[in-house]
Amino acid sequence: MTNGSPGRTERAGRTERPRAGRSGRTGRRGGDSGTREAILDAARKRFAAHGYGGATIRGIAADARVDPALVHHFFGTKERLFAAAVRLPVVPGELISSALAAGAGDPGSSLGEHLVLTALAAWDVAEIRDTFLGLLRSAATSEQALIMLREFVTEAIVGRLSAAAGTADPAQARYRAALVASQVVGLGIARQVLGLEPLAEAGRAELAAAVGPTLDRYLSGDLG
Amino acid sequence: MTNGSPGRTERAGRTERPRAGRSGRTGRRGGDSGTREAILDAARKRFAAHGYGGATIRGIAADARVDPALVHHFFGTKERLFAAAVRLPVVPGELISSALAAGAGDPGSSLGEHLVLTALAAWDVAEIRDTFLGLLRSAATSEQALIMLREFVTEAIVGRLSAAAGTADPAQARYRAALVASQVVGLGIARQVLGLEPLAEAGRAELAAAVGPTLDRYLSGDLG
DNA sequence: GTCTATAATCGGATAGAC
DNA sequence: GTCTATCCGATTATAGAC
Repeated sequence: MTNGSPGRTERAGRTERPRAGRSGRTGRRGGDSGTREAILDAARKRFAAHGYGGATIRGIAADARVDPALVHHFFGTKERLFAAAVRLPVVPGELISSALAAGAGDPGSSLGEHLVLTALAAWDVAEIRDTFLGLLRSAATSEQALIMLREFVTEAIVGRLSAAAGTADPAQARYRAALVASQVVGLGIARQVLGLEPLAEAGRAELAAAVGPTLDRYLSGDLG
Repeated sequence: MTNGSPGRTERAGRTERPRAGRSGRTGRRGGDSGTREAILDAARKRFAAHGYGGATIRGIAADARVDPALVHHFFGTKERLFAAAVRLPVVPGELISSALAAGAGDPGSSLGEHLVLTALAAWDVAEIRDTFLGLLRSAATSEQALIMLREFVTEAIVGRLSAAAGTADPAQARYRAALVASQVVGLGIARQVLGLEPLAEAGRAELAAAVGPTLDRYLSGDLG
């Protein structure tokens, strides 16, 4: 019922795959057919939409127009498929570093605003959003995914941010960075998961102006 | 494996149930044995820990020391059990109203600090925490639970809070209240779900001093 | 009210032909 | 690389005895 594909005749021909970069070097080995990437794409979307437990190999295979057995053929188990699907092509820590650098060199707008804009822009990239959503939804149910998400937030976000905190004490710096993370994650969940209405449709600039100062204060202001 | 109860002999005698209120009026009908409440308790904890999809009727029944068939006998389906389990005994909107009233009458500390302290205190009440966690974890997977959570946040939190926003425009008031909700929810998730370390062990007063001013600014400050 | 079957379904995983 | 067939475990839900 979930897969009411009208026809299901054309399924074998997998020639319509979009060729990636191809920068002079020959793309891949000869025997390849793009199926693996199609499965990964479908998996990312399914994990993002339903979480680890809710996503099924059968459903992912259907989305990728592929036989379920092929998923096992390529990835072995569901766990390994998940691990492969949430491997980000772009390291988010680098985004933060860029935002920190940009914020430092721009006296016109604050560091906090740069961080919010960076986060909002990242949410708009399908692969990043799906990866983070998949991690988030899965962490609700799977202990393994929770650990991955915690490490992700701790290392990539808090780790980088604590360098920008206005404190010499490392413990204080991590505390400040964690406060920033709590507001950024909360904003993302409210907008993207909950769909909290006045927030979900607000513009980037508006949100940056609203919560940027909060992050500035968490990073280097007076905390009471 | 999850349920390595050592013995499982004593299971029938259900006489040790704690009597609730009992305010003059005879508690319940004669045929009662407290099983229903035991099931609800176990269900709340299981839904909080594993979400809707992850929690099983069998597991809930095991926790309640009861036969799985009894769960169906009392609640019919898993969905109806969930609905019954996440029905809060205390309406959280009233907590917010109290915090608003207390904050208004206390010039010593700000309204935002009162709100943070109220939220942190609510997290410490087992039934409230379990209900909210159950809703949260389930919303990650179940569309139905997501709707319930959204209505919960929208009506109980944003609805009440927007009354306290320093704006005449109702749309602006809801926007301000939603910003508050995003920070409060983010803090709760970071602490209770993610277990983000510097935050999870921070004291209530410290957190109130840190994020209280954020809420004050969202409610009635300059947003850019 | 409580429990023992048991039906019906679904999902992950494997073996092996082509 | 791809697909068919199948096994196995887990789960919701029901019927009906006591």
